[in-house]
Amino acid sequence: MLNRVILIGRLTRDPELRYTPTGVAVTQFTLAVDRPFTNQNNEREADFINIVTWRQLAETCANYLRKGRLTAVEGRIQVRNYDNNEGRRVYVTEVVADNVRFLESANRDAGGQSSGMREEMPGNNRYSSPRDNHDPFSDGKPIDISDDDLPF
Amino acid sequence: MLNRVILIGRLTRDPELRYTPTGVAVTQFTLAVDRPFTNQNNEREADFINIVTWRQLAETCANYLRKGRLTAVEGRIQVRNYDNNEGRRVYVTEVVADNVRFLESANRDAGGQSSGMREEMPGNNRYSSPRDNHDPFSDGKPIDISDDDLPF
Amino acid sequence: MLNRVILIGRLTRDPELRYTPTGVAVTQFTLAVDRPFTNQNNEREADFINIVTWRQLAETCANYLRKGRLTAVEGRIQVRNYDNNEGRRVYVTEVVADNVRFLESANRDAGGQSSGMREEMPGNNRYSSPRDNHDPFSDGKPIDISDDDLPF
Amino acid sequence: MLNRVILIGRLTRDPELRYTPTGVAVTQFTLAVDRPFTNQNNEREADFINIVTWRQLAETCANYLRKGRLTAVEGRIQVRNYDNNEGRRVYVTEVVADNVRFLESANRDAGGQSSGMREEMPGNNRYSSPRDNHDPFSDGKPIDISDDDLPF
DNA sequence: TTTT
DNA sequence: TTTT
Repeated sequence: MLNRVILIGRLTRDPELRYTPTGVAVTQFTLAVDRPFTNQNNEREADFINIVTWRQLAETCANYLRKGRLTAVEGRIQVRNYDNNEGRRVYVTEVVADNVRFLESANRDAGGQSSGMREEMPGNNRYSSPRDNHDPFSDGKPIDISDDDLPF
Repeated sequence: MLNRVILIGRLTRDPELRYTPTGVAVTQFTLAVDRPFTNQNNEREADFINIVTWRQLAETCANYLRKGRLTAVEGRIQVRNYDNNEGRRVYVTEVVADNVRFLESANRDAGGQSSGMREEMPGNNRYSSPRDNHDPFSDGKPIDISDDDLPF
Repeated sequence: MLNRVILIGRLTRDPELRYTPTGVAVTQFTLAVDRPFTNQNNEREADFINIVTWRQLAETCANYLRKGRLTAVEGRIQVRNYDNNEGRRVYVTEVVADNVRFLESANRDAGGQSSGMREEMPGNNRYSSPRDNHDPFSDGKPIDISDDDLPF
Repeated sequence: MLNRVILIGRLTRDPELRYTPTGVAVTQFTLAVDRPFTNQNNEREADFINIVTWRQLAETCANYLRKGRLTAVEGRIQVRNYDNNEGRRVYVTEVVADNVRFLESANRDAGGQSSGMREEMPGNNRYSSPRDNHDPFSDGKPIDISDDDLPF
């Protein structure tokens, strides 16, 4: 009924942009988020949280986010499951982001202010599909995200 | 650096209370949270999100929550990993709750107001360990949560 | 850059539905939200937080919410200011809601599940203006919310 | 019953540290938070949101925050009221922060990681009062925050 | 498999 | 001006 997540952390690697068979942009990345307290050995640990973004927001994230950048993410927790190649059901938890704020701009000083992007909601028609000018399989790898996973 | 989750959903089953070897209470349950939009077949789906609570809050949740109850949970996302019995690394994502609100009381009308509980932060000493009067293995199953998982 | 509020509380009175001069629906209500701790006299206090909703969500809130109902609100903090009739600048803080969940349904048992509503974002065109069949001043009072306050 | 706010914005001025009569530290500052959409004249506006922090967190904020710094704040909305010198009841809305993240460190590159601070909860006793070595009225102005406003 |  |  209500499902809201807000995270601030750093990208563990560059974001990966893919396209579903029908040409919808999907970008995935992982955020390292420091835990608030140290563990028994007095070490600081982090949670590595997978983020998914769709459509326009996916393109913007792919364009502007890079490994190591401090980033704020707003979205909802989603639990997908699929059967892997050994016939075992695998559960994947990720955050579907609808708002991403770039807290560090390219030149490494803190910009943020103008670089944020918000996912549009259903019913809008401002999205122009990149269907024609992209090959979803151009990288030679099948993608594990399908149109069934489209959040709206 | 910042990791905040707020959920409202219903328990998929009764909560399970266990104790770590040193006697710390842990309660786990799953919240079914309806997705905001329907899927391609126009069906409403839900995410099943695992919740963990510790200490006093764990005991209160075990006492007052039941399968089907509408419940609000506030906490942080945590990603644990362990190697399973086939030597494969398994990742578990769950929400460590520090605030739980009971939106429906026992008699099925909406109470909520007085039943909420907030996790205490480190540094307090109001926690009296139930070490002596509980058998952590009384149900015959080893628990998969250890003292290493203690959040603070 | 990021502004997110989540509240659970009870309506202090029935919601008030108005229309701006151009016929946009606005509903206002106040949520009583208990403070997490008691005050020095060991009394429990509440914050009385003003909520504003617009368009379709405003109509739904006016239809389904009533005084005393337990309600979840998601939105952003907004600070408006205007000069009152004594030429003094007055600051009004309110929460502009884009998601409202009805945690208690009409018949006083907890429903919630199906009654929630989410504000549409800009660019959609599903909103049909009630301009023609409503008199914004039918209640004889001028409204203190104008089209300038439209959030998107 | 639940009251959670998360903001990212920039300080409009340096934070102000005061002490209550009993010597409890209070720091106040204002966060400018850009609205997600532009207004009718296509201008970007901001909300100016007042933040209050207490005790250890107040001291840390006073030490490390400065005008213009990008800052994340987590807390709850509080509505205070008092009668002003004309016998009029004035309502003040502010965010009582329990977690503040410094997204820009002093030397203007993005640090954040080590500078955050979390408010301790009641029951702890790690707070050492600065009662003796500070004059709460040293700036010649009475403070409008009293011990009655202590959140826990 | 992980970021500063 | 406030809710259970």
